[in-house]
Parts: sequence; structure tokens; C-alpha cells
Amino acid sequence: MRKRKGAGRPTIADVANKAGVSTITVSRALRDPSMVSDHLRRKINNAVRKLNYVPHSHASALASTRSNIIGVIVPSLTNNVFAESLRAIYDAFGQGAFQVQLGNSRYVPAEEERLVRTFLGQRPSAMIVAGTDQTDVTRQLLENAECPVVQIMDVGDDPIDMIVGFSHFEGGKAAGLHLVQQGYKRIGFLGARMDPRSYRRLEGFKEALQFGGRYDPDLIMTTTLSSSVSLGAELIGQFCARRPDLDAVFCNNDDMALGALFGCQKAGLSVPDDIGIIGFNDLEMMAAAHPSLTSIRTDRYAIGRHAVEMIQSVLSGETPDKKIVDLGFELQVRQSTSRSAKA
Amino acid sequence: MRKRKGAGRPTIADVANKAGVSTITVSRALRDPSMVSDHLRRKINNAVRKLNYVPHSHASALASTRSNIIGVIVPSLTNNVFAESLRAIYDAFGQGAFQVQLGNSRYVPAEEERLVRTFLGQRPSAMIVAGTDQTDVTRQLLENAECPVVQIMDVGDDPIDMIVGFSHFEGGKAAGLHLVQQGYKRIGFLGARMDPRSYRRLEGFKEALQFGGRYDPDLIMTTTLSSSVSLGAELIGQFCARRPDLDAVFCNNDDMALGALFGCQKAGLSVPDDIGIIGFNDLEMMAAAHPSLTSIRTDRYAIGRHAVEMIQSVLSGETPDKKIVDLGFELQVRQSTSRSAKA
DNA sequence: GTTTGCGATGTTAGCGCTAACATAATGTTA
DNA sequence: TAACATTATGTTAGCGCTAACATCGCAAAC
Repeated sequence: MRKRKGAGRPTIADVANKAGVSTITVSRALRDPSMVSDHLRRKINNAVRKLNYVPHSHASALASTRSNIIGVIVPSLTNNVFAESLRAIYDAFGQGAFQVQLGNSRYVPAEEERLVRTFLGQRPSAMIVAGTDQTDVTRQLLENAECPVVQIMDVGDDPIDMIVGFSHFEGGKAAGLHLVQQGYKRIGFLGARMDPRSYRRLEGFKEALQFGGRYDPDLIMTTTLSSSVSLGAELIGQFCARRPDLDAVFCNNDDMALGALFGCQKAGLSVPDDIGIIGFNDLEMMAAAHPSLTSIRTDRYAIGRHAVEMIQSVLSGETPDKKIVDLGFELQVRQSTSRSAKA
Repeated sequence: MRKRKGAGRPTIADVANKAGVSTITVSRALRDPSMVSDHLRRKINNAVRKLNYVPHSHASALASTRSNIIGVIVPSLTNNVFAESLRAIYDAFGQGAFQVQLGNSRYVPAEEERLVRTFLGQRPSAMIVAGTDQTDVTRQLLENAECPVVQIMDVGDDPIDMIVGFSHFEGGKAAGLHLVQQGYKRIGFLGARMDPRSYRRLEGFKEALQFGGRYDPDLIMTTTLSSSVSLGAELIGQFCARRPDLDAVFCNNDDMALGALFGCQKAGLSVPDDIGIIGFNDLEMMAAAHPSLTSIRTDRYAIGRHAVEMIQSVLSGETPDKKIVDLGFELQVRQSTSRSAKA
């Protein structure tokens, strides 16, 4: 006789047997206890406990054509910026019926495409992806996915489905304008791992400086290395050596900015008097630093929470208020760009 | 006629139809192309592309009784320490056939228990959990799980199955000994969110100080607030105000240590001469700080990689060399504990 | 030319669960 | 008391895939 062996673990049929009911009753007792009488529910719960039964979620997903999986793809796990949005997503979904599935694209579009494909194989209830810079294929896959899709950390006119974030261009522009307004003259840009969002910040920054008549392409320093505090410290040293007249930098993120602060301190340069420093994202350490560091504050947790709310509203059959949500940013002026006297 | 509708997406049967072969041939062509002739493989691949077919992983998991899911549970997503181990795990598993499923227990044991239950429902191929401080029920669930289980970030005699990490007790002890050896007299401990691992560090620290005859319980300052740079800066201020004679602190992690540095700088205290500071984990920023910060270096990425290797060896039928792996730690002495003159 | 072996493909049943319908048991109303 | 809801439980088929066995064609071996 042809026979396949399962994983050996107890199934819903074992529970049904032990409790003396049918399998569907067990299924109902576990999914919605109110559908089953107290009497049977008790017997079923006992059987579940005795057998140490754990429902098989794949079988359930297959039978119900509902996976309850939320696919999330971010480009980095160690970058705190995404970690905070992730935390919001896990806080909201981690509890209930949904299961978050996380992918790390490591800033590689092809990797992202592969992940999207894999995730769609699970027939997710929703997808959350970082950014707007998907490959054409990725975009098409997501457009055809029969589930809500939210892009986060960015805004744009043409979302795949929904989008929540802020404008990196405007953020970069605000940073540039601030440095101009503070009276800095030779204002540089220091950028590590220039992903598309960093480029948009740089574009905004350029516009601000051109507007202020201070744009100098020689003062743009970028690298493909991934950002870190150490790298910020090292690069600001090189930068100052090459251009001793540099008097302010916009760093493409806060790690680089903190590193730049340390690098200046090592070089004996005073921040903000010799050099002004502004970061991006406003991680909590920026306020604690000495001198405290100016940054563009973005609310990553709110972005994650908002994405979840949009998804929940779609999944419960409603139409979300808006498909494009710009949560903006806020310039946090601190000591690192507040000179005592204008040069 | 009773009929259930699926998700509407193309199935393997649709592909088989279009390619003029049986479903099993499609299944084989996708899982192991070498089992199918070039001729058919080509036709199948075309059909897959035309239909935009994505295999349904839940159905596959159910039929094969293999989920290819690796369940990972960590207590925090924003703590860089776990992020680096996670990165190693994603680097190793993210590519191949395996799918990483991540849970966030937020340092709540009951939450961890719930997650373990949920994850086991997916019949994972392996489980990775942080730490050794599971509830009895969690431990039992994992012991009964028919898959390899690796505990990470800690060591101990009695792993659930396998364990890879380092001794927090010894790490704390090394930190304490170092401060004693550097000639510091009134050595404090500054700890935020004292999870079980932090307590073990504190115990090791105590032992070192008792050994050196410098233990003073009044110099232990802890809080349940979660650690951050800002909190470190604030608490060191309070600490110094209460005990102006304090001349060194061991912080339970690097965020707190960096905060302590900033706090001292704000208070006009010189590090390392007025106060020595040592952290734990040695995040990359520690070396870049000014002054650079002493810390206990741990290799979180290696821990994650090692955990993956142990799992892979078990899954491929081998017996791992060791079930308990202590990757140790390394004291990184830097400026923050290197006084020019002994007091 | 028959036998054997082997690789490529097909048939069938079943993985563990739930949707959809069926039925039994109970209450409700005229 | 018959007709009708209403609720609790059961029966059956099927979600989409793959394990296990069956078959077929063809080349090598005798």
C-alpha cells in the first residue's frame, strides 16, 4: 500500500480523535472558539495540550487561500533607520494573526527582485518594500500581486500602490539652506554608500547651494563604501586635508556626521566654529553628542506604523484616505551648526 | 457542484497544460532542472514566464513535509548587537533554498514563548533563539521540536540543543579587572535595561572588583529604561553628582558608554583622567570616538555565521564537532581607560 | 534478438487543513 | 403541532504541490 509519512507530529485529526469530535470542530475551536460549545471546547483544549498540538500553518494557508503573511523587504538590517520602521511593523503585526516575513536586499536591486519573487510565492496578505527604486520587473511583479503594496521611506507621484515617507530631495535642500543661512561659505557634502535616496538628498542640497550661490562641485565627496562612524571620521580628515577652506559639511546620514565630529575633534578643529556639521535622520545620539549635532529629523517609526495602518484599512475592505502620504521631516538645529560669530 | 476557488493565480497545472507535460515534470523542472530534458525544460520555462507563474511555497511545504524555514527570535530589532548576528544569518540563508523567519520578543519571555509556538507551527527546518533564559515551557517546546535549535549570544553547560556565543560573566569580569589594573579606585557600573545577560556581566564585574578589593554596592546604578546614548549621558551626570568620587564606569553596552563619554564632556570631566569608561560589544563607533573608547569586543557576525554552520551540518546529516561553542571576547584597550598618570 | 539497465516522463494518492454544503438538535412562532 | 429559524456539529472535497511507484523508450550487454 502506498503511504506517505508526514512529519510525525500530531495533526488536527489526532486531536479530533482524542476529543471524540470531527476535525472541523477542532479547526473551529482553535480559530474561533465562539463557534463551539463550552463542553467540546474544553475537551478539545485538553486534547491539544496533551498532544502538544501546534496547527500547521502551511496547511492552513493552503486550505484557506489566506497566508496571513506580511512580506517586508529592506536594504539593510544594521542601519538603524530601517530598524525603527521595522520595529513599528513588528509591533503592529507581530501580535495578531499576521506573520511578518523579512527580507534583506543589501541595496542590490537584483536581490530585491529575487526576494519579491520568493515572497510572492507565499501569497502574502500584503507587501512593504523600502524605496521607489525597484527594477522594472520587480515593479511589475508587485503591480500584479493581488495584495496591497506599500513603499516606505520615500514619496513620489507614481507609487506601485501606496507610499508613505518623505522627500529626500526636500530634506537635502533644507540641510543645504540651513548651512547657507548660518553663514557658512564653503559647504561640502560627505556621502557614503550613495543609494538612490542619498542621491536625491544630494540633488536637493545642490539646488539649495546653487540658489545660495555657493555650489562647488569640488566639495562633493562620495564613496561606495558603506557608511559608518569610523568612515565619517576618516573621510572628513581627507576632505579637510584636500580642502582646508571647507567650513561646513552635510553628511548623508548620522553615522557619518558623528564620525565627522570625531574626525574634526581629532584634527583639532572646532565644531561649529571651524566647521559646521549636519546629519540626516536624527538618530537619538545626535542630541546627546557633545557638541550636539544638527540633523534632519525623520520619523521612521511613524512611517512603519502608517504603512501598517494603510494595509489594515485595505485588508478590512476600506479605501485608505490617501495612497500617497508625506510625513515630512524637521530640521533640528543644534550646536554643531550654531556658530557664535559669523565668519 | 461544489467548487472552491483558489487565489486565482496560475498553478503548476496551468503551466503543465501550457507546456503540454504533466505537473510532476514541471515540478521537477523547477526544483532540479537536471531531471528534465532540455527540450521540455525550455517549453516549461517559457510557459512559466508567459503565465508569470510563481510556485506556491505553502503547498510545496505541505506536500514535501519540508518548510525550508529557519525561525530566528531576537529580543530587539534596533539593538545593533543582534542586527549583526542577523545579518550573518540572512547572508548565509537568504540566498539559497531557505527562508528566514524573524521574530522580535522585545525582551519579554512570554512573547518569546508565543513566537516559538507560532514558528513551530510552520514546522521550521531549524530554530535560532537568542540567549539561554527561556521560560520552562519555551524550553520544552524547543526540546520537542523536531529540528536543530541553536541558542546564540551566550554559552552554558546545558543548551537546549546547540549553543554558540560567549560568557557574559567572563566579559564583565575582564572589564572589571581592567579598570582595577588601570589603577581606578572607585569603579562604578552603569546599566540600562538589565536583561539576564547584563546581569551576568554585572556578576562578573562584581567578582573582579571583590577580588581587587574595590567593590562598593553603592556604585552600581541600573535602570529598566532601554539603553541609549542619551540615557547614558543623563545617567552619568546623575551618577557623578551623587558620587563625585567616582573615577571609572563599566557600562553594560556601548551606547551607554558613548553617552557616558558625552555626559562627562558636558560636565567638564576629562576622560580618561577624571573618569575611565569601558563599554561592552565594541561597536565600530567605539574606535572612532574621541577619545576612543575601550570595550569588550564580541564577534556577533561570527556568532550568526557559526550558528548557521552548525545548522547546516546537522541538516546535511552530519554531527557537528561541538554542541557548545564559546567564541570568546577580546578586551580592546583604548584611550578612555588609559590614564597618563595613575591616581 | 532478447535481456537488462537506466534515464525521462507519467499516474495516483496524499500532505494537513478549511470552505461549502449537509444534517441534527434545539428553540420559536403562529 | 407543523413550519420555520437558529445553532452546533459533521461530511466531503479540494487548496497546490510532491512522494512513491509505474511505465516507456532506448542503448548497452549478452
